Amino acid sequence: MGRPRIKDVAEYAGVSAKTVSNVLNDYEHVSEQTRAAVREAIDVLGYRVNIAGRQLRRGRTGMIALAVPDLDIAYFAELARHVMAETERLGSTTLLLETGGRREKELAAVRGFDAQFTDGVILSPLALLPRDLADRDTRLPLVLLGECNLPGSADHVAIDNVAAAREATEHLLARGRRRIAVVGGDLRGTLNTSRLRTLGYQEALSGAGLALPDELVLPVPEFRRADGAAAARGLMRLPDRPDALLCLNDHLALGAVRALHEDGWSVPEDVDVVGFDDIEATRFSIPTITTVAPDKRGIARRAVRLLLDRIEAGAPGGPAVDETAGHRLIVRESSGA
Amino acid sequence: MGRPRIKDVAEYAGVSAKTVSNVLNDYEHVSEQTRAAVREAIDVLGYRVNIAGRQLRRGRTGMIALAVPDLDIAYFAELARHVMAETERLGSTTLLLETGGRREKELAAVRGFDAQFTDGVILSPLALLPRDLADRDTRLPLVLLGECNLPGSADHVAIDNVAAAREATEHLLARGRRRIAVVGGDLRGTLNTSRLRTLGYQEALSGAGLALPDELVLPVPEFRRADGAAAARGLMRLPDRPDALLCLNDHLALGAVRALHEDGWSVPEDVDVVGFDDIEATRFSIPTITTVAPDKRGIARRAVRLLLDRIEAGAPGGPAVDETAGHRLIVRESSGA
DNA sequence: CACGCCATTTACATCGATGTAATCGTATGG
DNA sequence: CCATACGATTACATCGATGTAAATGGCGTG
Repeated sequence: MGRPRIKDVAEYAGVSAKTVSNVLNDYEHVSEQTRAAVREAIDVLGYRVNIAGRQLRRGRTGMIALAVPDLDIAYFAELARHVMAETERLGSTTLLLETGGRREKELAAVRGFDAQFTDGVILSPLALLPRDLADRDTRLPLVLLGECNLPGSADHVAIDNVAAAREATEHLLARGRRRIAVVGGDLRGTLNTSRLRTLGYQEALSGAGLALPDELVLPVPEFRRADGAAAARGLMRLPDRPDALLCLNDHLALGAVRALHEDGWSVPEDVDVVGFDDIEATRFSIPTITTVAPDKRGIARRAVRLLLDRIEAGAPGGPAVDETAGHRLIVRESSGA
Repeated sequence: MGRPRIKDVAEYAGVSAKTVSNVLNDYEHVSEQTRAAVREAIDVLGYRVNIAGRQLRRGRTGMIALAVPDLDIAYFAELARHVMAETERLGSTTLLLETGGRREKELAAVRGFDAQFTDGVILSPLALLPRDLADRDTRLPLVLLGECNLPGSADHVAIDNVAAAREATEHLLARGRRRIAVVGGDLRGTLNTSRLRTLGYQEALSGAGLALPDELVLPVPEFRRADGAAAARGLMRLPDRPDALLCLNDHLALGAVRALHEDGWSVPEDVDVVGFDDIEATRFSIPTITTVAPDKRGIARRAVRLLLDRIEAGAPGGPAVDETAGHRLIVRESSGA
């Protein structure tokens, strides 16, 4: 025989299906006696609600989706764990998905994955364009992480990327570095994370009265170790080589450090290296890596709260909200004593 | 107005709801003409099937769950990506969940997470006990990864852990190492991964006519970098210190390497270090880490296939299957020239 | 021309849970 | 003693998609 249905429980307990439903949903007007009988029946039969039936009737799944570019990037894995912890605490379930940073996948996320599996979506976009958000269906609540987006198009949580990059750059300047390269930087693009951090870097240089060396701002295809390694190699071969690498995530920094090591440069004697994200690996690498630590838990908390509030509210709701989470620079061996 | 339903599409296309359903499900006896009209209507209205309705009717969700201990452990993140790629290729969706290695969570996974969100579960258990599987509901297909389990209780995919550890140990022996420690080893427990790998290690030592130095087999609380670091420190302070560390995953190895570095030991001159899993970090660390590379894609493929086959078959099906995926030792700087 | 075959299409019931509104029974107040 | 209120419970319709079985209609064959 299949799983017991609500009707089976009702029969066993000698009540109606609706009464069982009432017990399940903690409806207040149920006598202690029937409540006990129903509970007993549920136990005996091993009954569990069928989510499909409930969702069909209620129109909600109790699940939210979290879509990140790549779980191999430790930052996203760590962030995901915080989001999952938070949603679980609030009684929801998280459906975790990878987009690979591809626009088509991110669009699918914005649209609810071709199916209403989820009540809402938290997306960490890479390739999404502003116009992709313009015509989205606002009935599906959406919270964006990290990337800057069109104001008013969707709720958004991020750290102050400009300030963070400025602080990191100022730290390098304070150590006497003058040729600071940006690995993963972006001079022109839209106001995405790379661009914002590059802006912070530029602010710091301007503040110190230094010229902006465009040739030291180097985009990368992905934000993985191999890309950091390749970038570092290229930069160190410049006629006027850099004396510091501001890497826009920790994987780039770790790859850069490795490449520098292979080519005989020593960190931090010859070159300083700084990363972003404070992933666990930066605390155990040789050398340990100076990095900007975003308040991951804070980001997760805010994102989940924003999303669940929107879902709770039901209707398309008010204007989009922008929230800023904290960050701090953690100085380690790669730019320390 | 809410989302369009199948009925709206039917109306717009001038056909019955069932015909729309037939088009959606590629039923063969639909004329090209109506098919086109329905497709048009779907496009115009922006219709998407409601999963809840479909699932309620079909009894399947098209989702499987993958439950791993910890996404921070890169091995699991990499494995998860392979599983997700594979299920997507086969038209399913993966619900990714963390258990934290806690038994209660793993039990919840075995039981389908208190809700039939999923058609089946792939679980990488740590704390699960044999008896937890004995009385499980075999209507929910389950595939176990990695850990050894009671024969006949559930399908199972793993590498040959004994052989893998033997080969890694033999590699160290061939390099002249004689005091080989096992970080994360287990001398007595059930036949879990730690125990199996320790067995392989013991086989290699016996094969070389060496005694089994129990004091060199060191369990760890978790398999993270910090645990590897602590273990390495402890081992190097033994009166008769080890000359090689066989770490049962790469994170332990990376942590050990860092601790050795801090304490002034050099790898591989003073001590060899070997890990398991071949996570990306081992290819970029300083030094790079020798490791046993499991065929992650193979594991993912087999697990997904086994699971989908069971789901397809419907009934509780035949006896449990055990499959073995490949592995190979990749020698890098931490135990190389 | 009648018949049967087959491709195509449809009406209807159904999956399981829950919202709505109605019913039943008892306590309370006038 | 009746009217009213209210707590507890229930019958029924409904959410959206699809399986079943039957209807429809065109076509070839005897």
